[in-house]
Amino acid sequence: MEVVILMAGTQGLRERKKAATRQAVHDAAMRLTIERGIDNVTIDEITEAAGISRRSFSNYFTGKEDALLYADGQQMRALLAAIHDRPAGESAWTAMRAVVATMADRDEHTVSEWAIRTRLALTHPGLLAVQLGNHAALERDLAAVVAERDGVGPVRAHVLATAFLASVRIAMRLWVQDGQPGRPGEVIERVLDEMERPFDGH
Amino acid sequence: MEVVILMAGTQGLRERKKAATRQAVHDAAMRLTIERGIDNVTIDEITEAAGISRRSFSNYFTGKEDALLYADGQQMRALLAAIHDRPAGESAWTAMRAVVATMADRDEHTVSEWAIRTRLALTHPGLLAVQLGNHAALERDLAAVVAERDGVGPVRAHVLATAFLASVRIAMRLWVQDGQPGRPGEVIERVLDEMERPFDGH
DNA sequence: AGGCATACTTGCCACATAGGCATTTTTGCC
DNA sequence: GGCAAAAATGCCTATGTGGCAAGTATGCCT
Repeated sequence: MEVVILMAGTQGLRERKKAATRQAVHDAAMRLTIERGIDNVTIDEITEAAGISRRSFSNYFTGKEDALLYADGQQMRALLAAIHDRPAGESAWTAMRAVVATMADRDEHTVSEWAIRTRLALTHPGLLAVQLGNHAALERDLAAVVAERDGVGPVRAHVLATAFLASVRIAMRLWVQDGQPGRPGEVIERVLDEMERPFDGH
Repeated sequence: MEVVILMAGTQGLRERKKAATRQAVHDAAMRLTIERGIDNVTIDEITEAAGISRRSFSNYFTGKEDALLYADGQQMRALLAAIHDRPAGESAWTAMRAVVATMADRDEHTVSEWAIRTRLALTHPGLLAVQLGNHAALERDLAAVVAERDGVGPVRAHVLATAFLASVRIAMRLWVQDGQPGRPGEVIERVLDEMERPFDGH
């Protein structure tokens, strides 16, 4: 394999290389998909661009969709960790709101790729399905964090986690549908406000 | 094709036959999946059991998952129609609650197959993904119904539709995870109550 | 440094799936 | 019965999925 920049970290070389390969495959998938559209990209082309064998692709991802949504998972896991690390006094809902507000407007590149993935999911049902499946898995973890923080049961925790994640999804969809006006964090907060209002308007 | 019972309805023979074939394929897929597990069933086997050609399967469904979740879509569309037909005075949230409460405890067979599909989705990520994708599509329609009824904007409508559908999903998951104790409608109502409580416990 | 165990990569392979296209069959209607 | 539209089927190619075994890199120990 080509020499790549490997950030020295807490892990050994093997782990770092795996992470780098994963990222490289994801990047290749994103680039090719942006260039030609998702349906005009084969796994073979992605692996060629990323410099690994066709067979190895299957060791990293189960399909194109997974590869494209890799960054999504990374982002979500970062969100989770940030929520976990909020001051202990805060309620889960406050913690989640606080994190997403600051996080959604991070660096330009992350946000723009996020927008691209959201737009892709909007027109490609298969990609949306995989993304929602991933989010369902993450919901468990978020619910666990919520349960621990608020000291509530699993049902309440899942409801909170679901309401929060669904709000973020709705907000991102709106944001890209309207042509990404302003900061995405703004839209997320607006949707979260909407979610907090009583559902039954009498 | 074998002679099948075709309910006389508002449509012509052609439409009824298509519907019957769809149902037959779905039934075959369910039966075989229950017998052997989803991974040990091929499309070829489903088509053979349903009495159609392999090629025709693709004219009806895009894959095994779609075929299995056909009844899910039917059920959801019935839910939508029932919500639409509620008295005009009711708020959307009240209408949705009213419909789901009566509908979830309908006939034994429908509920039991619903449980089976939910359990399948619980262990088979691919099926869950397709289901969530379908629900996302249905969310648009539900949001439209909500918007019309409550006279609210698209954002509010989507929030309400999402909160409702997510509650139903959470409830069904809980219900099957706990071994289907009592009526599913009970669990749904409990989760909806939970969803109505303020998210931020101060 | 050398050597061993483990984990990762790859090639080969058989099988399942997706869907275009042309042909045949069925249906709706006169 | 006869005709046009719609649906079903067969054929075919491209693509995806994942088991298995052989080769290669890495981590670790001495």
